[in-house]
Amino acid sequence: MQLYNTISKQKEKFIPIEKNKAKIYVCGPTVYDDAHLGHARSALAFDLLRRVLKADGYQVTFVKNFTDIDDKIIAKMKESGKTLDEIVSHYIDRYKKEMQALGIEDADIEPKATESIQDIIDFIKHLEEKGFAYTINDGVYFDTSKDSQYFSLSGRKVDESQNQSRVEGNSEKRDPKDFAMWKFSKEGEPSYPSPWGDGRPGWHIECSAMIKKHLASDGEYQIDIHGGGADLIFPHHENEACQSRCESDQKLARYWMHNGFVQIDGEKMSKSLGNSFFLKDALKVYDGEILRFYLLSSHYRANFNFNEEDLLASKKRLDKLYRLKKRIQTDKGSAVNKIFKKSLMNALNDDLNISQALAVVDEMVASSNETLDREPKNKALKYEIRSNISFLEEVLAIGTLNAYAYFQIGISNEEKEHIETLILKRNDAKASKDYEKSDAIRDELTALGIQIMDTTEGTMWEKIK
RNA sequence: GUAGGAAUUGCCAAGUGGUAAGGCUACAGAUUGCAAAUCUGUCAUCGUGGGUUCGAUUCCCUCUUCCUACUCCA
Repeated sequence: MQLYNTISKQKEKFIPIEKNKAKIYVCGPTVYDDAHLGHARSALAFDLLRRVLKADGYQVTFVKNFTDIDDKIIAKMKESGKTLDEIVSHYIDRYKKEMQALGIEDADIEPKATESIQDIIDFIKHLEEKGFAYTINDGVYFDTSKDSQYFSLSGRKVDESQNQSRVEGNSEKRDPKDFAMWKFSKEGEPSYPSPWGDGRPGWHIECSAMIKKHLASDGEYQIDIHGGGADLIFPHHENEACQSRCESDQKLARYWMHNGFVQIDGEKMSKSLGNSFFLKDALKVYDGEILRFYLLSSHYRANFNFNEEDLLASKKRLDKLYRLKKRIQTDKGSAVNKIFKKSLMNALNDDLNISQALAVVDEMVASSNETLDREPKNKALKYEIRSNISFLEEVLAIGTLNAYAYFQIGISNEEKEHIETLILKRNDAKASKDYEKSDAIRDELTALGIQIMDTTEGTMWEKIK
């Protein structure tokens, strides 16, 4: 497995801390609002990584946190009058359900910041003892000047007078780069007792503390892979790496992976631009697997420009896989075709080269159809195809639906009956060579948004779109 | 402003120092009563201008355009 490492800015061979094991930590969402397409893309990228590593035989421990205490959540409390717990549990629940709809498995461990307060406090205490922390009027800060390797992740220049567009920070900070590890609470805000005063943890410290608590190995590196969105490189991951290195004398992660952004019409999604695209809205219109396939179809590091036209083109590609699945009419498998499997895994093991992997899938579909055209009764072939598709279900989580149901998404049972009645009538008309009538029925079906196809296995129908 | 990243056919999107995967669309053919589905075939010289090289889309420099970070953010 080759992975692109943000630190070295190149692909590197994946060498785990412990043989055949992979420890992965991914920054999850701050749960103050519904998940948008960007959250989906990030979750999808690392879900793919996890699946590929598993297929490679690694025993994967996958951790994804929920940031459940934060300024934005507090703002939401004030705005909505709801309690912290109400807000947080609502959005966590939604997040997990929506991600499951995309075929994303829950993480093995899903730590929350509020469940790790003592670990966070201990972590800060230790840093304070080692001389990396100082306390001012509004919180406990990390002194970045004490860390000679600060900026080693993001590659920023240390001497850069990076105060160009600085929002006025706390003037008591020793250096603008310094960041809060513990923030003292104001009147009416949720707070936790600490040696420094009541307050809440800073954003960066929670990840460091939770990694230490749930994943860390001894030795040079605590974990194998740390992932998240590209916007987290600085300052979030820089600060995490810095804290962990100073607290433990270990490096946090050997490989840092960052996914690209989802853009809408070429622009970053953001609330201020008013172009946020919530996953829940997308899921109302499109099936989760169709969205998964689309969002997964370009490389995880590239930016992704979301639009409906491309989504429909992408769906057509997935349709072909499902037509093949429908065509073989069996759930019995034999063994995955070796060349297919090898080509697919070679592509995915090259820093998750999904484009190449999907080209391999396309080729499998086309050649399977071609052979089936010639040998429609070849059972062994059908079993192999079924196994190939099962492998895709496992590694890419595509092709998982019932092939008939896939083409009937959004059709009610009543409509289904009606459609099938019409098809029977048409077949009768066809049998008596009354083509005028059969074509009229076909037009009627088309008007209903149904496309029919006469195959050797009988007349099939699909919902158009 | 500073720092990263990107520019590939009508659209999406891989990739490589030796003349560019795959998908969608389009066109032609096979198949079909006609369609649809399926199969077969056709369709690019890689943003601009230089340089290095026997040879560059691929390496270096200029320019242009776009994205991101520096401010909460996947």
